[in-house]
Amino acid sequence: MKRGEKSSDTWIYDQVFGAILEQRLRPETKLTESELCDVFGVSRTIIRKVLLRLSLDRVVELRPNRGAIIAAPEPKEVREIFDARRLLEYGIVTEAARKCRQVDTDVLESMSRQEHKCIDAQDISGAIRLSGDFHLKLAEIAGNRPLHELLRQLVAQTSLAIARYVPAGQGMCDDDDHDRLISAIASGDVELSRRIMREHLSACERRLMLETPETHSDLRLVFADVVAAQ
Amino acid sequence: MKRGEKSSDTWIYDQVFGAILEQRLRPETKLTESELCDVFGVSRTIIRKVLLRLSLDRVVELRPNRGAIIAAPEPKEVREIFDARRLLEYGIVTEAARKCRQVDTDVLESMSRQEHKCIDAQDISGAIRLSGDFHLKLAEIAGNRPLHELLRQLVAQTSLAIARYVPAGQGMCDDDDHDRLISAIASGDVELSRRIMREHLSACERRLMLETPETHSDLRLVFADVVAAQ
DNA sequence: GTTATTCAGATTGTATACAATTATAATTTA
DNA sequence: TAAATTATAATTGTATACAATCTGAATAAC
Repeated sequence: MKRGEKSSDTWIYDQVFGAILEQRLRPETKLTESELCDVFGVSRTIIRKVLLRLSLDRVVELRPNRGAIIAAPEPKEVREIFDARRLLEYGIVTEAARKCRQVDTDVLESMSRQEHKCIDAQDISGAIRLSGDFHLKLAEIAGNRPLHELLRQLVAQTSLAIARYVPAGQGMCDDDDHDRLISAIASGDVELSRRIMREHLSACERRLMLETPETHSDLRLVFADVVAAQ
Repeated sequence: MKRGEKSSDTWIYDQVFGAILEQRLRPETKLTESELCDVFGVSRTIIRKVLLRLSLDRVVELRPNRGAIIAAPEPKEVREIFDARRLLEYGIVTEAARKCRQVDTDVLESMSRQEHKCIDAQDISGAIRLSGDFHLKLAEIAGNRPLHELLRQLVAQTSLAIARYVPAGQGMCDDDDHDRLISAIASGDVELSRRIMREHLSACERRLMLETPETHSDLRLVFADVVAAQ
């Protein structure tokens, strides 16, 4: 145990999970057990527990006998992530619009302000993290643990999808969907809240270049002209 | 590694998870690490990995320094489980009704027949397991991995809820909701499929006695008359 | 010169040893 | 006798040792 009541493995888990959310750890980064041991000053027992938890969140891929890497979701998986989010957050926003109190609205507005600040300051890591926190706050207001927990995983997976399929530096959410969502929820307009959420997620998905990259390029195709010239 | 390609920890995980689904392991059963080591013939390293996975599925509770027990969901949690299932399976049945092919219908009908057989034979374990498998087959047809995975956890948690809140021997699903669901899905009637699913889950939830049991009875209250007579 | 093969180093998988904690039994004390 | 205290056993938490597997370079074969 250490760092204020939390068990060391939970603390390390939070650190790695946070680094993924902020895209400081990018898809396919190798996570060598002994390196993590050095970084966090614990034995492999602890690190392996953390890696197992992260792999069950599908933000880390555990390849038998070949170690762990940060997950790199395929286009098909990314579409499933967004389909799942549309369904989940449809339900979450419905409940949130019904249950939202003044204190909740205040927190949401404060989070949105912070997010705008990050965007203005070009702090992309911070903006992505706060955007995720915003969606998770809605899940908290809705008050359903299983849905909240799945959304937590999907938000992190979304961060990996953005890292993989959005050209570096390009903004993701420069519009003010979140603010419009807050007013719809605060006014208890369920239908409007649903519509904004649905459109917000779809807009986010459209920004991803899911068609182009093709995981590993076919070298023969890439250098077809070179080959032809010889 | 052993038992046909699967790693030993995955095999053991499946065994315990299956026993929970079939209610051979009931809520609050203590899972001592060394006992599980003896049963499955592996070291504590493997058993601890299995227990961690089960705890993340919320079918096992890991109490720090005090060992693992089979989870015993509180009434509030059970309501959240059913709320989550209604949302998830609303989306799943929608997709299933759109995508369902003849082969899928055949499998669903075969599963339903098997389930009826179990019910007739008073095989409650088998019936509960097959009922869960039926719902998971729909998730498979819908083809969304995150939703499928969460439903897998929720189905197991539902099994624990039934074990805790339904008087022993009482049937849960003696009606033929599943058969009506199959025809609605096979005919591609999305609206009807949704309605049947929603009503099916609510009927299931109503069978649970979520008000009465009060986890641990207050002995003073239970024997109030005896105390008064003295 | 290119492809196979072999071997050393590094990394992961599992078992076990030891420390820390909790639960139970025995003992003491009022 | 009942409650409190101590001691002992059992159980969990963490680190480490060793085995199995993989990676990559050097060597050998073609």
